[in-house]
Amino acid sequence: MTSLFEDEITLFADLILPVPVPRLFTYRVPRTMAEMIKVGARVIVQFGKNRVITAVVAHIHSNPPALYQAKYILELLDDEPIITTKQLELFNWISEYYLCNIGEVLNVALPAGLKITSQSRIQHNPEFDYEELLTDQERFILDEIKKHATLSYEEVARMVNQTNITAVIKSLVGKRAIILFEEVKEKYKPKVVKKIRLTSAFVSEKSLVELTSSLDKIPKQQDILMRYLSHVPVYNHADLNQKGLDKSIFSQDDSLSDSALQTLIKKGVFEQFDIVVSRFADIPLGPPAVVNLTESQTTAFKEIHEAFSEKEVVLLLGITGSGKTEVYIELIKQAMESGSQVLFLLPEIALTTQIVVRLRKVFGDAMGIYHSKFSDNERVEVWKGILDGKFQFVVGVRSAIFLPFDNLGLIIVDEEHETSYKQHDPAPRYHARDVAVIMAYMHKAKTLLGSATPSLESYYHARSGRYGLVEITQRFGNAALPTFVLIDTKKEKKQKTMKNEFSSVLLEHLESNLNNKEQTILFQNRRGYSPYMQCEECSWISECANCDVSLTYHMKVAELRCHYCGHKEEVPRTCPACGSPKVKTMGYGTEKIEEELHLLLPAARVQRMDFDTTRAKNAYQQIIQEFEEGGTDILVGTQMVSKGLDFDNVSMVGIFDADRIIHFPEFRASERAFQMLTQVSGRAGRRADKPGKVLIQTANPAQKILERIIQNDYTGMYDAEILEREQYHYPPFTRLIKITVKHVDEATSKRAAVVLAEKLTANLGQSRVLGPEPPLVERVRNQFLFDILIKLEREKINFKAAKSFIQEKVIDILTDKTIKGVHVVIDVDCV
DNA sequence: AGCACGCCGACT
DNA sequence: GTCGGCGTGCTC
Repeated sequence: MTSLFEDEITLFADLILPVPVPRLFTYRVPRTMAEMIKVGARVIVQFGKNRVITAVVAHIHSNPPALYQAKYILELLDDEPIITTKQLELFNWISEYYLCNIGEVLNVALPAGLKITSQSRIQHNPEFDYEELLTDQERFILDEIKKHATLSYEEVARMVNQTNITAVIKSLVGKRAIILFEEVKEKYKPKVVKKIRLTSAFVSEKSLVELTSSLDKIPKQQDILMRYLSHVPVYNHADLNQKGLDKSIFSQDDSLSDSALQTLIKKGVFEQFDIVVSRFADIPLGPPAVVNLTESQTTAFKEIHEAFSEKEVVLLLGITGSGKTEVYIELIKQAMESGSQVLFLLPEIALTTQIVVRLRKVFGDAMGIYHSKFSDNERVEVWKGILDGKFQFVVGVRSAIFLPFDNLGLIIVDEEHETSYKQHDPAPRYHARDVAVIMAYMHKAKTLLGSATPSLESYYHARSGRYGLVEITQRFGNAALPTFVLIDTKKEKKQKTMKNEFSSVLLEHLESNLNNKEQTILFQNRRGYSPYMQCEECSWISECANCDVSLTYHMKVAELRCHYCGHKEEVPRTCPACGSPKVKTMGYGTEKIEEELHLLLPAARVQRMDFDTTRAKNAYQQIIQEFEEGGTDILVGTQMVSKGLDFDNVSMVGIFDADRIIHFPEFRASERAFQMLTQVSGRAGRRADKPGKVLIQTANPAQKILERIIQNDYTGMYDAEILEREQYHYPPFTRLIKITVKHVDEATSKRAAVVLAEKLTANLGQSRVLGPEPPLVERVRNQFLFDILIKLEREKINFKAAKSFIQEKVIDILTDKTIKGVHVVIDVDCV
């Protein structure tokens, strides 16, 4: 609307602030910003008395708030939105569905590099002359501050060599001796490389010849010039000079003098300039890979296409090693050709492996990678790259669903059954697979879920016709499925043929595999050396001081560690309870298996891959690379070894303690066991000429679930499992909401949980509210936990209404004056 | 979440 | 008597 009065309308903006408060905040838009400000742009505002934070514009309007005076927006950070309208819609959906605040969504969505932090700067007050009012310490600090124009808290702390100076600073502010002000700084810094090139005067052949002869008597400078020309043949290709040469080339080589280079720069022969580079240069591009689909892959591709014409979501069930990736690649290409964006989600663990390298070979620089081990600057680069169209295709982990897409055509969720797609802490506790389906719907895009062992939920939807279903039943290159050997550990124990955790059968196979120069993967889903220590005299057990779990013994670092809170202790030489020296390690984890392999098979080169050995940024890749190059004979690991490792020379997989996985006290145990063991088994024998072997150690080889794993009978497992789910009202027939009540005092925690459960039961009915009961680990970080599980039938219950009722009751408990200090976590669709 | 304001124990 | 402990309540 253009009217004569246009400039008299004051604009207001409703902002999303990255704080857990369940509403938007309305600020006043300064006149100067009125033309520029856009929904989705970042602004800086004062929030509360002393905080300055970044916020995102959600709405712009001209309704002044009636109940309070709106503050002014301090600064506008973006000319163009960095959050798309579709994203705002999605963030809203997430906050409503998963019962959290939109600020919490924003908080995990934005890479830290796009958040602005306010930093208090300190300077002295020139008008202050009441030094006699100051204490000695204050005077000392003030003198230090006076020496500089401005300082940060940290700088002052360092100068006076104290860690906590907030109190003194506060007092100095109170006495008006110093002034605080806020400095806002952008965290993201593009990566620049310093480069050197000849100045334009020396590019011509003639001037170069002259230059060379003039440097005859100055060998150091001559060397530099020669080195430059050897990398950049300016004689033949004058235009190459424009791009210059990395300055680092000169500094790497000790024989070249940096000061000589500086002199040449001063003389005007060379000039230095900076270029902004992408941070993804280190993942090799390689020659573009040509993908030829096999017959079964082509069929699958066509079927997926047909299914997409009717269904929004298609489940691709392709057995391990069936070459799903090639099918994905074709689909991605096609979607990109039509101009749409594509998002490919992978579980955290699988992302650093071969699949990314393969995709990059096909899609090159048009592909962005979003991974938690990437630095923040790298994430900002992907974010901005999507906004300005550089990346049409992104491969990423679960948090990649927050990226600023505006035109998605296809989302692929690989290994869709993986539980790592669900975020547990902090809020939003979202499931990336489920969000992907919603997001695709918002973009009018299609979703492809892929897995060899789909989640029961997804397969149920496929069976019921809600999703399309496409199967690939043939392994790539017709590789045979592995043969299975079940090893009865009960029997071997009786016959005393076990060597600690190793059955004689497993050892024999390990040995012969080693002799054949073939590789083995050993799977034990427990890290550390042993899960607990025990005193043989008084049966004392190592326990965490903060949590209700045993402390795991880690041998290499000689520590007892809590896997829940990170608490560490020294290893006791004698029993802390009775003083006996007979403190023994009990049970076994990956570390112990690694150690025993050294003793049992000294010739084998053993590597371990678990949380502890892969913490560093590239450790994971190094272990895998060494394994791939044949430098490792036996790879011992946790779940990490079960995904995405496809190596031809692995002919055997060994699984310890399958029973612990099968009998995990959880309703999904069978499903999980099937998925986990099938995935690990899939690592063996990817060649057509020789089937791999999978050895499973179990105390009960007759278990039905093992038979199904061996037969690769997914539907058998599904049919059995789904009956139980229906009978006992579990997903996919119901949706689950888990409420966890926490309090430092056990009785208070229980009381709060009981009161809450009663309120919930009153409306939802007895059968829908389970508990409260203490979870498997009753105490974590000194808080006592109680779980309430709510089951809501899919077809019968208005999910939205039930959720707001639940939220209401939770707020009742949190504001109950008789129960103070409780924390409550609501987990929608808990897994 | 932060951060400020506000009411009760160990120190110059 | 003060410094400071962290309990509770608000943030446009």
